[in-house]
Amino acid sequence: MRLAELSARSGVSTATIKFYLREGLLPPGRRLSATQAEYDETHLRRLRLVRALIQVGGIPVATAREVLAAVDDEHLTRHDRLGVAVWAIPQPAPARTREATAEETAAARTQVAALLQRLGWPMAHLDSPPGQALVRTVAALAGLGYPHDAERLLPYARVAERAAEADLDLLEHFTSEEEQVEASVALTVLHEPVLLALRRLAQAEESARRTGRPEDR
Amino acid sequence: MRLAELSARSGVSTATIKFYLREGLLPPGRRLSATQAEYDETHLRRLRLVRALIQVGGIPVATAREVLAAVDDEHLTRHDRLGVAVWAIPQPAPARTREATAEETAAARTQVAALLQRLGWPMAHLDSPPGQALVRTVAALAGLGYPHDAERLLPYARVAERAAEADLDLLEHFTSEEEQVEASVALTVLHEPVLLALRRLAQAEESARRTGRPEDR
DNA sequence: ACGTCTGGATAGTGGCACTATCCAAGCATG
DNA sequence: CATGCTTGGATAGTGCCACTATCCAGACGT
Repeated sequence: MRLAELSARSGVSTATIKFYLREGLLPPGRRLSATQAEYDETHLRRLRLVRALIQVGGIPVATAREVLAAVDDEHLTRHDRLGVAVWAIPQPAPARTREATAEETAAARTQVAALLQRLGWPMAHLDSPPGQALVRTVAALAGLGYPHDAERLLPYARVAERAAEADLDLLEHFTSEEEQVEASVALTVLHEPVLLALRRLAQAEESARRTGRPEDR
Repeated sequence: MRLAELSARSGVSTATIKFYLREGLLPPGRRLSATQAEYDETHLRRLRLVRALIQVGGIPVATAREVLAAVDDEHLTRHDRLGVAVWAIPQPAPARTREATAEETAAARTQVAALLQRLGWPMAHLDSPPGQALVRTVAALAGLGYPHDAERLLPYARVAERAAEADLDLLEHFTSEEEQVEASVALTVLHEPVLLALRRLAQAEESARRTGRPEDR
């Protein structure tokens, strides 16, 4: 198919597709001549994944390129490639300006370490990207007057464990390795809004329950 | 305290504070004279909350203004004010361009309704902001080739229920109503990165467990 | 009284995801 | 084979948005 058809079938404008090609988010099509190129289903799927990462996941173009490169990297083991999304996709980046103080960060690190220990998770997680993100966030929270220790984090960690189980269960429905890797990236990103929306609904529900449900708002 | 001190104690530049004053995110200080104004602890706390919403939560300035106005609104009931964060803070907005088709949205709505029924939650949630966000996200997921029915969503809803319980438990630690309202907004936003970071750690952990832990990456 | 600081107004910056415009080379139709 | 539309590629521009830099006149401090 040509650019125009790729655009029509994906709902992404040709200008944007050209942009993604330029940025290396989408591999170039098969060249038919000096000014013609042909795209196939793999381009369509990749394009959908790109849109998912950028638009739904809100991750920057440069990062998306890295993630996709890792997805395509043949040298990685399956576990590595499944972990790419987890490792490489950035968190919503807590605190850009009022960077937490060194003490806050150190304290946060201690508490996260304590949490890992109580969960029986390897201490190596502490230096992984999501581990660092957690430390930064906990430090930021402390700076804002909401200190969290391992005790307070534990219920959330238990919740996260069950979310991860659900994630992995879903992944197992995909058979081919390609699909699994892609789904791992897509679902890691795309389930975030699902989970957060559900949490807010559950908050409203729980609040109504505890305050005696005053006609539930 | 003066602007400079407010800036020093909050770590936010005077220019940015002026910007927030202009935008109505921060109430003006007590005027001492034509060119002098004084700020107090409430300004400091509000400023921290503003930073939390905008910087950590990534919500737009205009929305932050609405949320804060609702927080300050004396006419709302306690439950309403606690719900402000849940209701008014926008979700990461799925799908800006390739808007889901009408069929996808209708199907998503049906599945979310089925989910609410199975959970025993009021159907009114379907039209609440987080409910709508959920429908949009599920529709977007379907469009990307990851259809979700009530069955698949249920485990995530169970997870969300427990997260909400943890949230409300934490809120009860705050005594004054003011603190509770503010903490409700702050924690709704600030716990999102915590939860997401923990989910990624848990994914890595669960993946290692299922694939036989190859020295855990 | 004089240099510094203050708050307010206005315009500018930087980052980033696109998007509009050109252009020369196909392709398709009469 | 002429002609008009389309294609992919290159380049520069747009729009949004959260700041940020600059001015300015009026306090304030010593």
